[in-house]
Amino acid sequence: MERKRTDCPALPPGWKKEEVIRKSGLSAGKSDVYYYSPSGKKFRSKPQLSRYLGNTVDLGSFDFRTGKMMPSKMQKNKQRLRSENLSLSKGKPDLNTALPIRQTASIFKQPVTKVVNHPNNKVKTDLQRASEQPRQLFWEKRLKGLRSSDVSEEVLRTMDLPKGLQSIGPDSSDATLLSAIASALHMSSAPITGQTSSAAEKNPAIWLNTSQPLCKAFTVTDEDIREQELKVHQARLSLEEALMADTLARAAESSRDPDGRAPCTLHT
DNA sequence: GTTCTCGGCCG
DNA sequence: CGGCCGAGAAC
Repeated sequence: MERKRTDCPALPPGWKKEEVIRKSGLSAGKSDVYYYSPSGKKFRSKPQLSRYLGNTVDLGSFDFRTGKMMPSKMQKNKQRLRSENLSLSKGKPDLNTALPIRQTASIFKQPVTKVVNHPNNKVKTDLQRASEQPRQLFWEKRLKGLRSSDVSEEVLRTMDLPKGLQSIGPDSSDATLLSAIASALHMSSAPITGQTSSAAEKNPAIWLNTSQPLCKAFTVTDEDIREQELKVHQARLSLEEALMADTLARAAESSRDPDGRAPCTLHT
């Protein structure tokens, strides 16, 4: 039979693709496509494949039937259902919500040439840099379209950025800039200054400092700080108010309904 | 038990 | 119409 497994260049080394023609029944003539991992595990759909590969390969433009990357298929970011995310939470990380990683760094074993030394080389002494992970230049682009939402899946109002912040690079929307800065603050304990080299504005593809978000260098003024302090103060007041209201509500509830159940809790 | 195969649902 | 997966058939 037509049972040959062919190499699939769009996937990491060792992955095979197989196409089986249906030979009877109402759907005779139709074909099914399967993939085999290097270890021999069979995969019969794209969701199954991406569940297994997790973040190691970006299957966004991968066409399961042909086995090729189809750049035209730049599909919109589908908003996943919360229930799906919950069921994913104890498996591989969710493709859409995990922060982007370098796509070319495959976890799969591949032959490499190790160069231990070269007469003309100076040994790098900058250990700080050596311990950093490589990053894609404009990886923040992949944050586009991600939104925070509350338990009822209402999209939360986004934050307003101060006037002084201007983005750099191929995507200059405020939403992406906000995500980029938030991620920078989240992932690094170093100060976030923006791109300090003015060359980065002219040609970010060359001069970008990848440890800083895609925005022009900015300065934080005393007024910015005062404004922020005010916001924090107000947030604390409303939190205090909410906690007080909650305490009162619970007190009223338990006096009226002594056998009331404990509220549901999430287990992870 | 596992693997193969086609039906059929659903988007 | 095609992707995806359930489930019966085959082994």
